[in-house]
Amino acid sequence: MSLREKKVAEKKEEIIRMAIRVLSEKGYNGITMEEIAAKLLMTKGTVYYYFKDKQELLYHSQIMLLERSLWKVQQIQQKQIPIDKKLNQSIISHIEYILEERSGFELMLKPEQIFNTKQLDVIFKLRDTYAGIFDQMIIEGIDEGTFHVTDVKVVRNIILGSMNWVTQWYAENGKKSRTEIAEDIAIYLLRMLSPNK
Amino acid sequence: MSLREKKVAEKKEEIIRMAIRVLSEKGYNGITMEEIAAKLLMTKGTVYYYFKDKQELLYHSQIMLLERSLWKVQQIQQKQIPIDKKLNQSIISHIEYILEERSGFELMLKPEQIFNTKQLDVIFKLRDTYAGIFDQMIIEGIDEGTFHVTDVKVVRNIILGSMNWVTQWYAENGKKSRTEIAEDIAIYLLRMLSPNK
DNA sequence: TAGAAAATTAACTTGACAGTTAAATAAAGA
DNA sequence: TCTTTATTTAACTGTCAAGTTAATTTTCTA
Repeated sequence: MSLREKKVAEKKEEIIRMAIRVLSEKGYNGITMEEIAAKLLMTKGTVYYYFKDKQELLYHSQIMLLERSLWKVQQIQQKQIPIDKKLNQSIISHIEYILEERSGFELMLKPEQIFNTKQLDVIFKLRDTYAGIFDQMIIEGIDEGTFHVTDVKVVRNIILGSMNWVTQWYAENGKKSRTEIAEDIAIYLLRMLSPNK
Repeated sequence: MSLREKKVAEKKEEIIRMAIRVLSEKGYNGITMEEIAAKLLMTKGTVYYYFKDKQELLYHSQIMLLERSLWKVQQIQQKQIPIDKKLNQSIISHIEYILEERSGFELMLKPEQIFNTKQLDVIFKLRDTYAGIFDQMIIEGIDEGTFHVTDVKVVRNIILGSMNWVTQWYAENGKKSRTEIAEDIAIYLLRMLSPNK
């Protein structure tokens, strides 16, 4: 990659990061290309120089969010620790991340209403991979007798749902820190998997 | 209420119902006053004759959705059946309802970005009442020794989150019916509350 | 350092949709 | 039936933000 290409890539990333930030503040119905540009001290035109249209920019934002969370959970999966610890850490990591990015994840809710088929393909593939890691952990736990569960998919979706819902009720200035809440949730979710604990 | 007032109330309700329907199809970023009107074979002007603005119409849609679900769960609460059965039925009822209305519930996600303070007051009060009923059930279960849980709020939010997430993954043409999925989820959620079952 | 290529800008067009209004139509009562 | 009031409509206006473009500035390189 040439120096020029690197510079372009950097600029693109800078814009994507800002898009994510604005998204997390204003949500999908608040974000405008003009605002993203203004916050980067550039004009809309520049943003359009790097991204074909708004859809494409949001698409890349979405991908970055997904890839980051995927990376985190993959790191945990590779550790040499008991399976319930792995799942516990994954849950905590996910909740902390989602509270960080807040409504950046809004796009996850109705991607069909925003992205085109090709983009959706990639997004769903990433999602599946992410879900798959949770499935693997659950299955591993079942196989070694730690978890007692029959319907992996249902259980995994209960876990994902309760984690993603946290943005709806967690009060940033409440008694408990993000991590504390995350730990509490993890306890109950793991309990669902190991009923005799 | 005079005949005339009744007619107005009826028309308003008709519009609200259609708004909910369009909402459930297109979501918040798809719904237009024009489309709602067109589907009712009227013009936008008529809709504006009954509702001050879009915000107010969506507000009433939201209220109707919330009140309906509240009513359902209150019916269940009044039954003379064991507490775990009550919670089980509430979970199933909620999931079935949410799969029916789909993205009508999108407005629940970021109401701050849509409604004004006064409207939010009412919405949050309804939400709290709804959550409160689940809390009551959980507490009742704890008191009589059926459930073993310390943090009611966290557990209740895990339940709400996993239920509300169902729209994200349930395939309408999949193997299991809505009710079957709802029942499966209820089993695991109840398990979380009664670890020795 | 001159000239070409890349990056940025300001000023524009366009389209969509919320909301308004004055006029037309329908309904109801006297 | 006539008149008044309620309802509906078509044709507007206004605004906001997406996306475009031609001209300008910056950066690179021969």
